[in-house]
Amino acid sequence: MAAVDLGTHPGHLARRLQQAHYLLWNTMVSEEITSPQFAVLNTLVAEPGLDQRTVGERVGLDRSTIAEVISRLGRRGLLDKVRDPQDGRRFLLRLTDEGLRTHKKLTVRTARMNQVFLAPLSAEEQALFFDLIRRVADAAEGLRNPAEPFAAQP
Amino acid sequence: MAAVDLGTHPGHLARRLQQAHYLLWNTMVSEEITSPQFAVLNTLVAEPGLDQRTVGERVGLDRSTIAEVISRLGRRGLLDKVRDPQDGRRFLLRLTDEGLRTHKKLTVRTARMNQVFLAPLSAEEQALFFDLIRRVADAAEGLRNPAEPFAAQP
DNA sequence: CGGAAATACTCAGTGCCCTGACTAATCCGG
DNA sequence: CCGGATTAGTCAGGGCACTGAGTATTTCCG
Repeated sequence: MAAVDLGTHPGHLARRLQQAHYLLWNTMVSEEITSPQFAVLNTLVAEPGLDQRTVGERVGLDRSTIAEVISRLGRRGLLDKVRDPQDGRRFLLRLTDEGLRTHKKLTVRTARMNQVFLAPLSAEEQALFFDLIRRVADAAEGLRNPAEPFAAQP
Repeated sequence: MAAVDLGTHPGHLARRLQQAHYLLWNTMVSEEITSPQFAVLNTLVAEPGLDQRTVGERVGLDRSTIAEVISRLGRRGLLDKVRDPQDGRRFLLRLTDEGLRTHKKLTVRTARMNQVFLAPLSAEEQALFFDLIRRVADAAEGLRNPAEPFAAQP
């Protein structure tokens, strides 16, 4: 009987939180466009013409996953993908009119959903919630990316 | 330019948190056994002989996902699956010796990993972290499961 | 200039996660 | 006791997420 209480495991809670969000998104925002897809649209609204890798960096997805997400958005006609004439390795990404319209529509619904999702917390608690999660996530991401200290001495 | 700050979107943060955890788990705990798989092992240590659906309920996975996870654990020889003689619909699950050993080994490593993961937070902040996430996740899960109030009046 | 190293992307493979449609077994009311 | 509702599990299908290996292009250095 060496069982552990999963309620004290941050990873387990993180997964449950994400799943709960997934469900709510599905009912309150969209069954077509997922949350990661929205994140990509949003990034391209802010910075049109980014390449695939950079978009992945912005939203926190690796090269393979971002490729799949972008390919799905392309199939739906929400963005265009063209070779960078300056650098033949890159694809430059830009939203279509339909992509812009979709982003605008979902922005409204997403805001509503976030309110419902965070409703159990007071305003101060919500701020704390963001702060704590962000700090843990940032630190863990930093563990993988050596973050190039001071200046590498060769 | 109606782009939104994803840092204020709980769903986005939840996803990043979970991914950060996934990475850390992979390096500090196991490349073979995943966090959801460990959750299943842990549940069966506490309550041997549960059926598939109940295990899924305990760890927060739907019928399809839990079936896959259990099938993988079975292939690795960590658990046994037998028909309930009392109810031919159910499969009863029980860890093998190898499963018990694996759970024990991973329990130690998981505790270490959780310390590293939560290191950026003070003890009080960690308690808050758990409390806030749990409340949001519970509330969101409650939105889907009507939770049968008082007593259904027929 | 020319070849090694770095960079952007693709592809195959594994695992998690959900829905909706299906099968098999049990339960329950008439 | 029997037929309809409920319940446990499977299967097909779509999407997210990572690693490791491979291709094409550019960059950097001798």
